[in-house]
Amino acid sequence: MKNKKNELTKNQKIVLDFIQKSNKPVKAYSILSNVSKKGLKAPPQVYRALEKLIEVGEVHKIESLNSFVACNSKCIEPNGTIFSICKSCDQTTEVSNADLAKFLSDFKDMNGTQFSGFNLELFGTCKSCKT
Amino acid sequence: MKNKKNELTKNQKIVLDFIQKSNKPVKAYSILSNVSKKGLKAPPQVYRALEKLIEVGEVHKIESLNSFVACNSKCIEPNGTIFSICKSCDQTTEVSNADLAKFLSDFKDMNGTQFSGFNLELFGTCKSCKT
DNA sequence: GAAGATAGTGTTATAATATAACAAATTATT
DNA sequence: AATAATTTGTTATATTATAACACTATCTTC
Ligand SMILES: [Zn+2]
Ligand SMILES: [Zn+2]
Ligand SMILES: [Zn+2]
Ligand SMILES: [Zn+2]
Repeated sequence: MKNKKNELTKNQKIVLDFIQKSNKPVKAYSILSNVSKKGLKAPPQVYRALEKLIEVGEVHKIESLNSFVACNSKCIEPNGTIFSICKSCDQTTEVSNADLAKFLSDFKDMNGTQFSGFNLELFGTCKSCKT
Repeated sequence: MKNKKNELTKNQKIVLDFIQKSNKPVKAYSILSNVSKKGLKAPPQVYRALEKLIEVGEVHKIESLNSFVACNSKCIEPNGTIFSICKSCDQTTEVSNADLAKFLSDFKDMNGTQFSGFNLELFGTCKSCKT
């Protein structure tokens, strides 16, 4: 197996690096055009890197924006994500609220069965869009 | 203004009717091919109808599936949606749980500001996929 | 270290999802 | 009837994502 130490590969590092430096969710084709000078020339290279980064938890997909953000390392629940999204500018932050995360993780359906994961997107207006 | 009584137009009714008869989230192009015999021939006709139906609350978009479902009329919170999605077969049901809906509606960010909307997607395995 | 397994890469092409733009038809208001 | 607003039909295109295949690099184990 490659990457015995579970290290990221070159392309994965390039993509992650760009996402981490962005202050907003970034789209796959924006990533592509911004890292093309580093050698990633075609969509599959970006999407493959994204797939792996999401798998290892370094990146999350914001479904309602078709965009990607770096994990802020405050993922409380391993199988759940919570985001606060500005409806006006798309500014997005990962919400780390233990009570909310626990409430969602513990939530059971009407048959009493627990869910294996969740994604919560909270919509509002960010500080700078309010002023 | 057309539709004084806020009635749905012909195309909107056709699209809604098809979504309501489906037992799973349906994709826009699946809607298109299924209602083409009723006169809707191009994507914009479907997407326009969907836009309106979502606006009036008759339809919700399942973001993680790029698919659409009819509202089960149990939307507890007007600005929030909760879905239970089977990871195996995409079977989706709208969750109506007053406690959960209230918890989410009342949730405030660290500045004490309430959000204006939310969408929660809960992932699990449906009954028939378990057996 | 050769042989095979596994994972990542580069590349081209194409699939799937969604919207822009504009002309024509319809309905509501005046 | 004239006007305005809305909906429709249509063509083209933009955006997002994956299939397929040949190739390379690293690891495993023999
Ligand atoms: Zn995270
Ligand atoms: Zn904002
Ligand atoms: Zn609903
Ligand atoms: Zn299922």
